[in-house]
Amino acid sequence: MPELSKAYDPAAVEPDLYEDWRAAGLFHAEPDDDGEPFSIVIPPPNVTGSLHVGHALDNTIQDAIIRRERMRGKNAVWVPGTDHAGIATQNVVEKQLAAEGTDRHELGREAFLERVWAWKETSGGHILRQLEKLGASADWAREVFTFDEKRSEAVREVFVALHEQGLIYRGERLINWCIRCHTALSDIEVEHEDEVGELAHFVYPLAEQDGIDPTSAEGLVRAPDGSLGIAVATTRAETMLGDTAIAVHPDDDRYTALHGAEVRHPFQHRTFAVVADAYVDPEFGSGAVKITPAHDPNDFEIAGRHDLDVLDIMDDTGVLTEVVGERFAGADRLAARDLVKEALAELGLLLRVEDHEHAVGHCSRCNTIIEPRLSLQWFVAMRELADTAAEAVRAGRTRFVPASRTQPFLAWLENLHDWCISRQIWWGHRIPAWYGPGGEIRVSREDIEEEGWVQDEDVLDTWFSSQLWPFSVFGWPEETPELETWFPTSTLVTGYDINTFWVSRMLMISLWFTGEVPFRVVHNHGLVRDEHGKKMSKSFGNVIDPLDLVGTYGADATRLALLRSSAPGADVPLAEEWVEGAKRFANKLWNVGGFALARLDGTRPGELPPAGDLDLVDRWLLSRLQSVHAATDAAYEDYDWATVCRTLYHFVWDELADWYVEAIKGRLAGDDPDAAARARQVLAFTADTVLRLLHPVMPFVTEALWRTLTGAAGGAESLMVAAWPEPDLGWRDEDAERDFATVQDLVTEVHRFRSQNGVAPSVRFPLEVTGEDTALLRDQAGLITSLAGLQDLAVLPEIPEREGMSTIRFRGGEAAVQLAGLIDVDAELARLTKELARLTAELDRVDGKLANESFVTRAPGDVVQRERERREELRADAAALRERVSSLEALRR
RNA sequence: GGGCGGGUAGCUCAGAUGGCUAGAGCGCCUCGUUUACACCGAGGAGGCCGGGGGUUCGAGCCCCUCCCCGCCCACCA
Repeated sequence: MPELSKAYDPAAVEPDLYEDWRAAGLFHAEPDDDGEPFSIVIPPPNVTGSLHVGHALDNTIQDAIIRRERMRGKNAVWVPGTDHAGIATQNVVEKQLAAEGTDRHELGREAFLERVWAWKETSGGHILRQLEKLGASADWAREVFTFDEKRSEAVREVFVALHEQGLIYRGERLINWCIRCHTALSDIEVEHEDEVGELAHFVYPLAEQDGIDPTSAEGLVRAPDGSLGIAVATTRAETMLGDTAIAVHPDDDRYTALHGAEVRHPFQHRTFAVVADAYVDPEFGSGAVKITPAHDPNDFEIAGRHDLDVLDIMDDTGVLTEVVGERFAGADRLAARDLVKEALAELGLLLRVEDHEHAVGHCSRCNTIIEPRLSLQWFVAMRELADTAAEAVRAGRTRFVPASRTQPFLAWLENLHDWCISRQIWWGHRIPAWYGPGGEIRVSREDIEEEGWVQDEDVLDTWFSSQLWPFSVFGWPEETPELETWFPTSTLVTGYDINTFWVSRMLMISLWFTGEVPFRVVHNHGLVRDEHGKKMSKSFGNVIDPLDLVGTYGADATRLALLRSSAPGADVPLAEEWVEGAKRFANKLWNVGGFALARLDGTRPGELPPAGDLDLVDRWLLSRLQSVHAATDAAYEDYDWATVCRTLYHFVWDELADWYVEAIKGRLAGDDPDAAARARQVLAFTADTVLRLLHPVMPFVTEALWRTLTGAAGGAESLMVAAWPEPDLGWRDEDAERDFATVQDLVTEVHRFRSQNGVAPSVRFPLEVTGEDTALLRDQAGLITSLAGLQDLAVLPEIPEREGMSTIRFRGGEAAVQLAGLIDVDAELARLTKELARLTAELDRVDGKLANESFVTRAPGDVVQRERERREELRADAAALRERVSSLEALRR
């Protein structure tokens, strides 16, 4: 018998087992392996990333799924890889360059890219190695990278094809510009935060002041300087330097007389007109809106409708250019905001500045305030793609788990704008467009190396390549056996936070190019938060490092803690103490295993004896095991990790350890070899099943125990590839469950009696018992005696009334104990009096209920019956209590 | 501004189709050296199930209403 150390020590077990699995090739799958294909592709973490709790949860779930499917005999593959993460990675290397006192422009494009690649080779992808510590059974031989050669080929194919289909176009549009990253961003790379800003009201004076009747239009205001004009408001005062119109609502009577009127720009030698456009909300502010076509998306659209001038006032670092005039040129946009207000005030045109709460867009990478800016970029037209994806989701070809994520997802698809895919950075897939000497544009699968042709400088949004992931990892556009076997993939596991960034685009592009959904199921788990539901962040100081957890408590405990908090549709709270609790469970399991292994005497899990030969407690355990097994399977199918964990946890701890193991100790040590052998068979069978069911959640401790239990040699003989058990509902036995519940209840009541009367467990005393089923009690007398720590149990048809005896009621009967010398009579009398009062109150309640005619006539029969039984029980309990009281009083005399 | 989750023990959460005495883990209190485990065992205290109204014999669960919290989406200056 191999020795198991006393307390479970994950560090002594986990690394060796992991290497053993790896060496045996158990992580690897081939397309022609046996079994129905099952595949998961990892949401590729940024190559710059290191493992945080979110990754730990996401990958633990994937690992649990893939391990279970592998055990179920599927040809299961989990493809790992990383994302080149354009801006994020470029930022990392740029920071290094800054520390060296240089920058990428000084280095030049080619040298810079070499530098990034070198960084990637030495420091990148570290996160995948960290996943191994968690026990991730990914097929490491299949590791891919969104920017490797094969994936780049897929990217180019998709770009060129979409361009040929007219779905990719180049155009001058208003885009989100990050002045720090010097690049365009897509809409979803902008994060909106509510901030208290300011709303500055000021007046554009009418160009022609003479002869204007101030009462000719209600919308006319007089500025502090006395001039007549139109009041407007803005949160970004500097943008007035690029205003080219004022818009009012067509039906707003206050302004009807002013349609077409010209106002004068106070700082520039130009005038512009008042236009009527239904976009304007007459209720807001003055009802007149200043229009800055080059720096506001709405204004840009209005400009299109009215053919307005578009005046770009800012360079790509957010500094105002000379077009705004000497006074403001060269100022940063935020500094210019104050300068403009000052200047307006000097001219007597500023009306007032008030606080104003509004949403401000920030760069999701560097948190800099985004500037809407007119720019020539590449776009993907999304409408048709989005409709195709929405249709597939509605048809159920891909389903969300939990289903509540479906509606928001579809709603998002409906309101999609075109996707700006070009980025003004260097690290990424370069746009396959070339510009000829005559200004011609060619988009091409092959590099164009003709004289005079230059390639577009920009690269693609990182998500452009990651959207291809579910098929690019398998070698698309080449028709590989992998693609044939494992695409579409089975389940995508991800937080709901990237449904828009990533899930939507995979769906769209996959349907467009392959006609298939990329995955059958999207399992959206929650986001990991601290124990009070607060987001983990460095500034709150509540970040938990999963690698620390693995180091301190082990991978199994870390996994269990994450999964048991992961209920469908809910975020995942996590505290370090909870991982400690999970570790205790691993230890419990280890110790039950240790107990079993020390006593199984070579018994291997196998056939069970016929039910008729088994003891009550055996049949009870097997019946419970089947229920637990079925419930566990159902919870796995529902991706309900909390229920999987809770079900197995309670079975192992409360039923297997606390009752079954205690119950069979006597048989194992006794002199009936057949009785001992039956207990060993049941124990071995149960342990085997539980270890299999628990393996996806806690792979290490289960594997270690299972090998010892079964004598498996490791390597290919591994729990990792053992068969997933099938429940055998033939073992369900309601009689056994009911009968054993009676035994449990009696034992528990005796424990309670001890505890309440200060009778130590070591004090043995004789007990007389009677009940509805005396045969059962007689049959289980030995077991009851040992579990309750009795001296002796006498099963009687009826308990004779004697002085000094106290009654213990339990479900199914009553027991009597001689109190003399056993307990403190006065304390017990006081307690019983209180108890009796409580019982009487409860009895009154039930009596009242049964006296209610409506209840008796309208409630279902079984409910009424139950209340009647309850009343009888309460009456009997009260009678027993009174008996005890009089016994005690007799004792005191 | 629009959607979606939530509010049950000190904390974090379970509580199918309304129906036994509302549960668990952690924390707290008492007791315990029962030969797998003190990373343990036994017992216990602690709940106007967010407020109000309604339906019903009966509501944590269904309906209405209000309050509070969290998240996502959004081009009102």
